[in-house]
Amino acid sequence: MSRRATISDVARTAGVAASTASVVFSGKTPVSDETRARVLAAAEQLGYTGPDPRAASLRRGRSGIVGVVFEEHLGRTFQDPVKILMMDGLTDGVASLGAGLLLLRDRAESSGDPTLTTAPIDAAVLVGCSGMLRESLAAVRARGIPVVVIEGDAGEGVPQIQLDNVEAQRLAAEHLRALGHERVALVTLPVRSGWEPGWISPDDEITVDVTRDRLAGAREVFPDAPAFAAAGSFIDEGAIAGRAIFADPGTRPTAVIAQSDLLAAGVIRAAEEAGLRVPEDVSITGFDGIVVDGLAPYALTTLVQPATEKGRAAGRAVAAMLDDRPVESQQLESIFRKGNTTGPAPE
Amino acid sequence: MSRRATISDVARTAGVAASTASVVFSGKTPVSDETRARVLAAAEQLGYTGPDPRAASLRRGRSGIVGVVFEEHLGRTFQDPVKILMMDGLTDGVASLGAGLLLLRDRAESSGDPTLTTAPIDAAVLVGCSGMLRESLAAVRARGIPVVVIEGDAGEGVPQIQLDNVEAQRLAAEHLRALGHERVALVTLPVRSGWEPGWISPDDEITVDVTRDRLAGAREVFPDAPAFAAAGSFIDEGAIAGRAIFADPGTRPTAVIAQSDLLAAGVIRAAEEAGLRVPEDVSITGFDGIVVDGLAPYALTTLVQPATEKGRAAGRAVAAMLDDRPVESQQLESIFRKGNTTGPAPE
DNA sequence: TTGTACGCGTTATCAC
DNA sequence: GTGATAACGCGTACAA
Repeated sequence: MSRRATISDVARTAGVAASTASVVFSGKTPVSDETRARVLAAAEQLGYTGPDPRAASLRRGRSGIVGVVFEEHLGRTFQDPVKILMMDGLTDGVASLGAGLLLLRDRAESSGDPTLTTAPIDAAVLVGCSGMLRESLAAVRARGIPVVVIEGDAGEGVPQIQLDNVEAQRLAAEHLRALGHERVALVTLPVRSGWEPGWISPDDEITVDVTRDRLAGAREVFPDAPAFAAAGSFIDEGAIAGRAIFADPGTRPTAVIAQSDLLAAGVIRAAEEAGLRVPEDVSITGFDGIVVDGLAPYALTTLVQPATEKGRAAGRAVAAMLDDRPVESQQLESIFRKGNTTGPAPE
Repeated sequence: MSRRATISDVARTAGVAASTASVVFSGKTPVSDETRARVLAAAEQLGYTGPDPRAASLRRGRSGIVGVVFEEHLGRTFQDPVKILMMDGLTDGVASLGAGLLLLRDRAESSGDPTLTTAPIDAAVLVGCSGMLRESLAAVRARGIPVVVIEGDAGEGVPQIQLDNVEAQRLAAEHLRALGHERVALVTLPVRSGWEPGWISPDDEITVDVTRDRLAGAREVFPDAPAFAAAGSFIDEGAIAGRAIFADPGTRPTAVIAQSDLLAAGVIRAAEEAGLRVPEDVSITGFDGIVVDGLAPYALTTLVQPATEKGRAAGRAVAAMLDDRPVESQQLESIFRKGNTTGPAPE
């Protein structure tokens, strides 16, 4: 055999028209059992395993592929448990649409790299709020491809999947206030990309939406709470922040609001190092509601965000856009969950 | 405008033949500067952003997409830091080939789900050793698509990317023996899928290759070492194993060989709980060489496996196969790294 | 350097 | 229920 069998080879062998053979595989039109059997037999005999997806996608104008664009190395992206869950949901979401996910990076590594403009995608999902976001958006809109943005500010009529960061974080802060806490410190996500760990000063411009919004929520309740911004959402970074916060016994807060569960885990570690008991001496809240491996027996008081649902919602939005149905931006809600890391303020 | 501009629209507007316009975009043939400018101008004017990838891939017989097949939910897969690194390398590897990665699941969720047989992929990479592996292989070979298997037993002439698990783990064991350790316990990865934490008995059949091989390596040095198999590569699971191992002061080992860094981190935690100092009272080795978030100040003695390189190697293998070059299976080597979690046997 | 002609493998449409 | 036809949009010999 020199080349792979095509549907017309199969049709010829089966003694039917190519279009009939096609229908046997697509099932779009009723076919007599006998014809079907003959076609299937011919296919079997010729080693034909079904329509060539490339040709099919040209003809139908759909490839069944949705591009997901990340702003960074996959390794970095997938270190974030929330993003992983989101991807999981997204996989589900687009699967129900009969599509798969194509991983794309927004900075074209080598030339010839598949990109938003060269990949055979039916739609795109942009994740995170990178500097490239606008360029990615432009590329994708130039192609006339539906696009959804998750956790990023897309502006102008692009459907977005967002979270109620401000309100959610405010809830956590109120929980602490209700427990009598007054001296509260904040541990935030990075202020901008490339940020080094350190206290946030009033003139630092916060360019990361999530950081800014959660910070704003906490400050609605504790306007003067000092904030230490970590370099990323990791336990070790949380520990660094925690050490800074607990360094001076004189100014020690009675509660710490961390902007992620991993950061909170690190703060707990730092508290232990400083000889502080959680929650007796210091209360700590997280954000995300993920399972932090190795944190037991602590169960974080945290805000459970619907991470998987974010992905699924994006998938649904994409599906709708491909059906020419109108799609609106969506804001998902986090749920407050009391764990054992918060308690009444000491004294 | 009703439909998107095609290359012939552009050509017509520019007053050249379609093939000339095509060449302007592909760059395969020299074009006069003036013609190029005209074509580009026409494209700009018509909002043409380049050749339709679907049509192009039909024509060239290549889609520029490599499928990666996982055996489980993405979320589960990406909980494994090693797999993440591997994906990172794979992304690089196929990028240098000008391809992107399409995420595929091997159990077709809903019908209409993109699968190995219906996705427009040029090649496939199978990850892990699932029960579906053989079926996935069959599907992909029926299509005549190049395939590479990472960390799985594919048999019969399929290029594989493997690790020197036996030898590497033997090295770690010898390191401990050289330090004078004689009572050693092993903490392994699951014996089979769905495994519950517990001691391995001689008649347990070990169906997971990695587990079996690393166990064999350790037993070459410590033939009688008891082995506790965890339910997965997690810190919490390692802690469970560690508690079991340190439970009886009378039979306490002086060293523990864990089959992953995360497990080792858990064992360390358990040791601390039991009041044991690491490495003074008990030495602990890991496997993988990843950064375990939250483990500081410990630096594991471990085997650094070239996780990223595994992916890259797979990418290269795929590239070679697409070029019709012969490809052989590959075994990558782990490197022993001494950290601060192993020391001389006590007394 | 540019244009002509053809086919890549399918599938939607419509007539039978 | 089946078949003929015509694109889908492009790339590439080959000739000019």
